[in-house]
Amino acid sequence: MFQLFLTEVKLLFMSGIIEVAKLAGVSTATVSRALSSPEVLNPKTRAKVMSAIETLGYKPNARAQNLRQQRSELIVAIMNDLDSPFMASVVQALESQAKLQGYSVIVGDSQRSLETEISYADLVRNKLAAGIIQMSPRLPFKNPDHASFVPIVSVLESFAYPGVSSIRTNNHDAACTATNHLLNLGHRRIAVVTGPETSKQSNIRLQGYYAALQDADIEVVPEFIIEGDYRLESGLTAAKRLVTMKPAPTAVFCFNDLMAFGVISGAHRQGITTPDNLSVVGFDDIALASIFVPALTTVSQPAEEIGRQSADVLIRRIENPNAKPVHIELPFKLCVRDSTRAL
Amino acid sequence: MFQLFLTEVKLLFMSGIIEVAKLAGVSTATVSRALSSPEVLNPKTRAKVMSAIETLGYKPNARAQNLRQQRSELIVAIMNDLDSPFMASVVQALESQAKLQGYSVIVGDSQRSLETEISYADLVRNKLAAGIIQMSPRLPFKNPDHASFVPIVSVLESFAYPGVSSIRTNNHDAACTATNHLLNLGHRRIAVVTGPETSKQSNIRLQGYYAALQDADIEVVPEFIIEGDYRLESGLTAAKRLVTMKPAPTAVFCFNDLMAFGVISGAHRQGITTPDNLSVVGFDDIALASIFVPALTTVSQPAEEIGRQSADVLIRRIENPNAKPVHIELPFKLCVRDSTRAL
DNA sequence: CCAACAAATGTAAAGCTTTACATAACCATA
DNA sequence: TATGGTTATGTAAAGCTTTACATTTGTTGG
Repeated sequence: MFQLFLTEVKLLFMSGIIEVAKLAGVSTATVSRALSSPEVLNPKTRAKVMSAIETLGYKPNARAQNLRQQRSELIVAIMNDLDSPFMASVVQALESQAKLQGYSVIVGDSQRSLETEISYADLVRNKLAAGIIQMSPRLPFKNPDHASFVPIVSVLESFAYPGVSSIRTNNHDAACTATNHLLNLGHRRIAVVTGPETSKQSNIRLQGYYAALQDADIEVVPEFIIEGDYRLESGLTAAKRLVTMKPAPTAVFCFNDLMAFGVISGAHRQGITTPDNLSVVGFDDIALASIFVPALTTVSQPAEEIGRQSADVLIRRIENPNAKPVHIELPFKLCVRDSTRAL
Repeated sequence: MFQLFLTEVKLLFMSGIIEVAKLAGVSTATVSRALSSPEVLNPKTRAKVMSAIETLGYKPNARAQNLRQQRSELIVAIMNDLDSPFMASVVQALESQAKLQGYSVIVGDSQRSLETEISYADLVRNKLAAGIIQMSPRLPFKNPDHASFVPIVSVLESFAYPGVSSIRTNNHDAACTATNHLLNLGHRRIAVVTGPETSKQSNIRLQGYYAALQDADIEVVPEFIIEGDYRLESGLTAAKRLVTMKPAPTAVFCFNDLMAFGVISGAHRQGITTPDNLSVVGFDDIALASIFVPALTTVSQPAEEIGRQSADVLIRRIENPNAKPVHIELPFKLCVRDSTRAL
């Protein structure tokens, strides 16, 4: 009895289209049609087939389907660091939107290694995946010309390359706005903690910062430009350097919230409190930004929207290979909270 | 010239084993062997083949390989909420370890929907993926008996089911330790903010809490047991209720750090500060825990280790189908910081 | 130089579907 | 009832590899 039961369940994982066809007394083609285009079948046959499928628990072998149909419902999301709240939010939204359209998402956390990014991109060269969401700041190819032959959309970091769609906020203006906020509060010595110098996104934000200072006729102090890497720790390190500067900056604009937390915390340990002695602005507006003490003033980016649109754009391109590349710019918003204060 | 160039690059994405064989003047079998078991080939032929592969940029079609070899290098990670720092860390480690062994990870963020979990589990039923990392608190099957036929390991939430491996910390003891910490500080009115009642993990922690209270001869106040859902907001909500209780608890043990942040922040808004008026203990020890103000006392779980081991155990099971299920318990550690204080 | 054996390569089937095309069944009309 | 036209189903190829087995080539020793 137990044996019987085991066999029964096992069946569910073993039977192919041939067994179904046999059980229903039809050809495999008919079984296939019952699932892919039921409307062409005589209702009676369809019922027979469906019932056979049901009793055998048949699930079409996706690998065989993919091979035959020359398609894949897998997309690869390449990123530097999944363990960053903002990235996780984007990926979550991306995944959820992809799923709506029948696609699954492979996570490609490259830890900043180009090698690894290339190996993930190879998943589409070897036809396992159908396209790439690129969220790290470069093309995942040895030869960039390959990009034109692979559905790929660049998210957040938007490098321009023919055939590559992109989705981002206006980083220049966002940085400008953040800097202006500090200027309007009367700050004159404003430091920044950037992303890695390889990050285009970071460079553009830096340009925005420069532009704002220039408009206000304030000279850039090279010492105030601190290179971070978008991780918490680099905020802490930056804080150590900041507090020793003379004259010290009265405000810091960090290119993401995590580093902003690091700066606040690091400065705090040296007795410099925010916002009393140091105003801090972040970037991203992750969930914790409004909870942190002090609540973080930050540039809000629509993570969910970015994720959703990325999925949509990529899938459109996959399913319609000669779709023109698009470049989408999503709105940002400055959220003023408690980490900034007038001088 | 440009046309020539285009064709050249395009080749890289078009050529199959047959073209390679033709160019090298050998059979497709030999090409296949050049990649899979080079040692059997005559060095000369191998060189010829490799050079042909090189010039054509040939990459074997993974779908055809998978189909023929009846294997897959994809694993599905099913979770409730990727957008939680602890989960993201686990997934990151998992992904990195899987990659070392040639596997890629599909993210299955179910948003707590069983439907969705089942549809992700179907990826292995339809042979696209080879196994499942289950991090949400139930089996992703309509019929739980199916679990025995699918490589699956339960991570964090460890439900017992024949054939299902599990990896977790000792949630009972960890909760006990956390509660004892508060008891030792002199607290007697200790509330908890749990996970969803469906979470086995949460229930076990609750047992640990009960045990600690019982050992200290303290009666459980049902009102003090607040159900959360592991999200920040539920910490905020819990705080609202906590502050209105009379007598109010002097300490709260939250079943994850995110909710702990929520409680601290929510209480703060009502004028109750931590640790002066309320001691708070978290769970997980996410990166932000030590940065938060006040730095959070919390139970540290080895996220990376959990992720790594999950990948290892699952892959071992995939590659050796009659491997016995294992149950791994990883160590936790109470990190005492600034959010708890003696009464 | 041949036999016997080992080493290297080739041939073709198999893995599981889908789908173009061919065939069969059905229905309506003349 | 025969004819023509639909509609429903079946047949077999194709999608791209891998691999068991067959065959060829090469080597060694007598």
